[in-house]
Amino acid sequence: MASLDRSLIAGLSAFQDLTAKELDTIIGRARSKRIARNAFLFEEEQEAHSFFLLLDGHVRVVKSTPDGHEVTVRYISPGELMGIALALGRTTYPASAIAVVDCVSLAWPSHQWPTFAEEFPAFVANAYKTIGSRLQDAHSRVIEMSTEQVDQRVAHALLKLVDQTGKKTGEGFLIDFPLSRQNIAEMTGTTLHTVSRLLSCWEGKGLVKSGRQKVTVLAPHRLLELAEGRAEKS
Amino acid sequence: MASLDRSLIAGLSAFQDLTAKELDTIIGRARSKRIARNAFLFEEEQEAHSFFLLLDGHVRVVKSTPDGHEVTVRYISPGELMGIALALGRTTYPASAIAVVDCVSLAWPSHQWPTFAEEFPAFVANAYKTIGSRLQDAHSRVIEMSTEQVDQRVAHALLKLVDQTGKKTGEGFLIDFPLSRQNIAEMTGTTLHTVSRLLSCWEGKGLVKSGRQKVTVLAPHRLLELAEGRAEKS
DNA sequence: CGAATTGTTTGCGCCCCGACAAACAAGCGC
DNA sequence: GCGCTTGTTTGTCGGGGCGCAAACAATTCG
Repeated sequence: MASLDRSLIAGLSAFQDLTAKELDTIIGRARSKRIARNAFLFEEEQEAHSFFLLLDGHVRVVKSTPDGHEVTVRYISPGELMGIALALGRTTYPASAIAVVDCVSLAWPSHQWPTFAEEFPAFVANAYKTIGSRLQDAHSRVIEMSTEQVDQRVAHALLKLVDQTGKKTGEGFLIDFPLSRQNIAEMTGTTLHTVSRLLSCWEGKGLVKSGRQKVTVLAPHRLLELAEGRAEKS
Repeated sequence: MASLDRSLIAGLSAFQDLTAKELDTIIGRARSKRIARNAFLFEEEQEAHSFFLLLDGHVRVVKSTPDGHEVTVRYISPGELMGIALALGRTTYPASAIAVVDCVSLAWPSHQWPTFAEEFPAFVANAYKTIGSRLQDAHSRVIEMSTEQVDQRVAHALLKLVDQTGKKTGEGFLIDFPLSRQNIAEMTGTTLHTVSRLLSCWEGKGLVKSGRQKVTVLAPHRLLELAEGRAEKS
């Protein structure tokens, strides 16, 4: 395997405030890994052997309920940390991570976490900042689920994805990984049927354009109005 | 004001692994404060001037939506930290905290947080453990909201409160602070009307007993069956 | 002690949205 | 190319639960 270069991780928020030398050390201890589409990076309840940084691709994080429902917790984009269960004081992963496209990630053995904490306090500080912002995300989700209708939640979810990974095209903003109606349903607590109906309706109004596992948002502003309940019910 | 004694905080999980001397130092920098019922400890979006430890009473943490809905994020019991916004890298409080009964709390000025981090690494480590467990709570909430019916969510909410602050009485487990139908509705994303109907129904079946701002769970086991969807629909 | 405030109960109607079902379309492997 | 799998669309039906409204009960306060 070609040796890894610190340029891979320099500039990422997870490695803010670290010196070049520290970056070299950190990346020297990483293994790089390719993950095929639809493969698991790690699974819920498994021993948390490693923590990860996504270099390329997109990862879906899901939790399963005893009765077979799957709920998508979040999508991970390149540059984000994953599987930092141990920072939460856990020894097992709280959720599963699935590659939605072919991915590349870095992985460090979990037993290095305490060492990292001593040697690179800035790194763990950043990791905690990540956890903090995910806590806030989770609270927003709870509030959305508590107070909004399905159409608003779906609109919010699409806008979030556009923000995170939207790719400007001639027509609008393409969410540039395979995203099915079922996936959207699992993000918003509804069924694929309802999502399908909503997208069809919105396509009719020129808000979005969607195909098989593909969604393009044409009019983010109007979708935002809808998400915030400021839209006319026509 | 009488000086504070470390016995107030020794033994709390937030101060695990700290020496008696460290506890003395920490408590020496705290202000103690009484908060009257229904008063705010802090408010959403305000400058986060202090962080708190609840010594006595119960606190409700709520977030408000632009359109006037209130969502209860969690109830705080004695011994828990509150308002640790800065640990999340925030400078303002993400939510409001209201005393549901007369309360006593300790408060430290936020600007001492960095000092604490240096002097008492065990303390911040514990604080992060708290945040981690709240992240998991929040994710459970999201999953409940996504997959469960209203009756299951209300059942879960009651059971959680019983776990947290249930007081064994002759009949069952009393949630020992004022808790209205509206409060329960704000925890579970429904309306006070629906909660009222549910409690009436459950009272008829002998599962709970409830009065004005008062709920006693008589049969936790049967309520748990209901919460997990294993109950007969009679 | 009466009036005002706050919390609870209950009825009714409607609508969002989930359940079920069936047909269709697109990609994938052989 | 042909079947098989996977994803999407659309219809119908029914019910859970919310909005609205009104009456009632418990507390508080003057």
